[in-house]
Amino acid sequence: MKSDNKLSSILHVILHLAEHNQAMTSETLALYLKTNPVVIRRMMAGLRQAGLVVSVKGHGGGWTMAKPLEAISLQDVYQALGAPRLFAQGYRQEAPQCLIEQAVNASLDSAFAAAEQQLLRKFGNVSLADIAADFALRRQQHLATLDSPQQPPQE
Amino acid sequence: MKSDNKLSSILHVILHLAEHNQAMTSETLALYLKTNPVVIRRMMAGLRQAGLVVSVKGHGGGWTMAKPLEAISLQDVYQALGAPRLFAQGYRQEAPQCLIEQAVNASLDSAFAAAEQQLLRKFGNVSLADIAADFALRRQQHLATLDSPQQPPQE
DNA sequence: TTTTCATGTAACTTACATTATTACATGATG
DNA sequence: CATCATGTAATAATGTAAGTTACATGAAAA
Repeated sequence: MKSDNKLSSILHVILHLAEHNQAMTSETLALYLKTNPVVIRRMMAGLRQAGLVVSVKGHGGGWTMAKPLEAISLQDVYQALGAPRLFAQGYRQEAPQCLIEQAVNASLDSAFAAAEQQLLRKFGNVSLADIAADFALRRQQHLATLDSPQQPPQE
Repeated sequence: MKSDNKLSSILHVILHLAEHNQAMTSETLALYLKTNPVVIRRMMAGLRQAGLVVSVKGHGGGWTMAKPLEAISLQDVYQALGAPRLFAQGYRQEAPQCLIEQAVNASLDSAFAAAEQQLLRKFGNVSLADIAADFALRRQQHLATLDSPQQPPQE
């Protein structure tokens, strides 16, 4: 199973964008993911439609955040991406005739549905500002480590 | 994202096996999934190592259950398959240098880890006998529908 | 003891989804 | 009007899982 990295990738990108505080081009943003600008545009298209970011064409154009980070939850970003598949496990047939297969699917369904609910609830409770705050903390710790070289770096 | 159907498939197969009450060949089992016998053997190999099923070579050989359905949980089957990926979303880099990406991954990690815990707990609480019981119920309802044709079939 | 049947696996091929790239249209700025 | 940037369709490249083939191993039947 190859994993889908869109959610993690786009979060990475827009937090850099927010940090930067001015318009950034797809090309610049693509550097963070070591990918092609078109890939950035494709992912950002959903966020633009959802009103999370704004794009401007032409000279001096690029992407900017449309809202403060406090006002954007992981849920918002996830939905803006088009709510990509969360689970890697699926069914061979969606609507099987076989009653055994129906019973199997029903059982798995209930387990996955509950997990999905919990996951989305959690996504709703985390804002981009929370992640940015965690980043700020990590940066502080990182700088502190650099300032006291007599202390061995943590593993 | 293409989904992995191993869990659903193997559950389907071994419930048929349990229902049948005698050894079944990979070839016969493959018919249920409309697939190749080798695919069955590959998936069953894990279950055999985990002691859930037994295989016998040669004439009259094939697969049989090694334990009663009551003694096998979804967890057991999931682990026997090699604990395949549950979530479709992953990270672009596992151990990124970028502190923003670290913060993003940490946030997603905590959400997914909680969901995974819940999912596995639920898997542990469902036995194959539970699914078989659900199947029995469905069969009863199905037969009842056939017996009373004046009643329109449910959608 | 030889043939047949079945599993056990490795190696290879095919199918397919995702990502990456190319190409070109649209629109804004200098 | 040249340049820069997004918007998007079309195509190519890539990677993974599923499917297939081939052959070894072992057990039962003839």
